[in-house]
Amino acid sequence: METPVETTRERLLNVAEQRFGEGGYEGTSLRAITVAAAANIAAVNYHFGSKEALLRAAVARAMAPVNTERRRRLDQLEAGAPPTPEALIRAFVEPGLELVLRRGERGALIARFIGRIAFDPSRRIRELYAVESEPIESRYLAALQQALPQASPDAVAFGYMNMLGLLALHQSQALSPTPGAAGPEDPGKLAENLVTFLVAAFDHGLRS
Amino acid sequence: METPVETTRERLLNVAEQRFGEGGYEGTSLRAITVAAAANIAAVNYHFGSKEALLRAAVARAMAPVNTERRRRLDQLEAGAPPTPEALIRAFVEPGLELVLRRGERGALIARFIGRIAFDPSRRIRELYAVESEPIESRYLAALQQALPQASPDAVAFGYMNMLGLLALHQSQALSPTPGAAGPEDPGKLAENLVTFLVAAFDHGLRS
DNA sequence: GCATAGTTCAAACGGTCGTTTGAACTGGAG
DNA sequence: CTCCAGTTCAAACGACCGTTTGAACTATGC
Repeated sequence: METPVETTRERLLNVAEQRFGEGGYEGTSLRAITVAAAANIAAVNYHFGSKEALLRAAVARAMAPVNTERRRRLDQLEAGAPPTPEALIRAFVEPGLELVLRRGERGALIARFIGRIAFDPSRRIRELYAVESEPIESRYLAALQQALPQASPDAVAFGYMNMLGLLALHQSQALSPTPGAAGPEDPGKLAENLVTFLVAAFDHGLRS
Repeated sequence: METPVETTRERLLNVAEQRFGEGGYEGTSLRAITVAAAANIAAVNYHFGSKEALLRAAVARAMAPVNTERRRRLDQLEAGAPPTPEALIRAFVEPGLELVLRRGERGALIARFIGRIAFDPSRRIRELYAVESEPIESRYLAALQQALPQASPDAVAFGYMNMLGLLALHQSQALSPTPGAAGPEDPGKLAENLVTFLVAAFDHGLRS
């Protein structure tokens, strides 16, 4: 088996998603990233063009498998009988938590990165996340509206935003009881708890 | 009536909570704050000691009325019959949204400031918020546990963290449909929707 | 008037930021 | 070997960062 040598570009992306996930965009310097990636500072601008372009590339790469899995699940659900709210919530939450948290240390880094960027203080950064998940969003909203015909469009959108927000907060581990002390917390259990929480809120907590 | 001249110290706090709420801690420079406050840069270190101390003072000032109102409501609830989950959720959410959003433009700035700091990328900044709300937290957890005897302590804590997170996201306006375009959105309605959403999740979505 | 404590000021401190430059190195094609 | 596109490198760019300094101003008590 061939040794999979990481290119400078890949190392930069790996370290970027780790550091940006820890300190946020403004709180992380290119020098800290390039040192950890054993790369020259100029490599960032050579391979990506700017700090923000590096972030954009890292967001796109981290979100790709999540979005692919969400699309796959939506396709599958749309092929059968009209899905329940629970099925739709699972199709949204589980790819964000399981698919990424089940991959050990590295998956947790990616999840935290995504969760942090989604609610970065800067709107421009948040929009980098938004454009990645926008194509999926309308499909979810439409499917949720069908599954919850008694809820108004505003109520469905409200529930969706809450789901998105709670998922991001759990991904970023900002809601963990004690940040590193309480142990890794079985990600499967977290996903189940979050789904149960959201299903109850969607089923009984959306105003008509 | 005497003209209420704002002191340099007050102007710094006012501008700080506005700018920190817009750009986050790392994304806001002391020079931007002092220019907007028509103060000298050295004034920050003279009145507060450092940038972080300025933030700490702004957090304490912004949280004070919210915490006071929460304490008042908790006292009131503990004086009567055992409160319902809904009463407790209202006692937590409404001071964070109404008390602050009902005060017009300025109140919205304060709410956004609190919401942003609560989930800042930097843990040290987040802890500035945590220490302010810590004394209240244990009282809420105990009362919620009493109101939801069938739920495990872990489940109650999980629900509480979700409530805190959703409130912060709505305070920071990060969940608003379109950030400034969709209009001010009646804060009273937002509070009602959020309470309904959370009550349903607490009543039907916490694992035993 | 004068001293004094409190406050503001312009200016500079050393350091770090993202970005750019131009030369040096690399490995395969001709 | 020569050439050349692709990549890496040390070094520097101007700008901005949080913080500090010491003098100047202000208002009050004597």
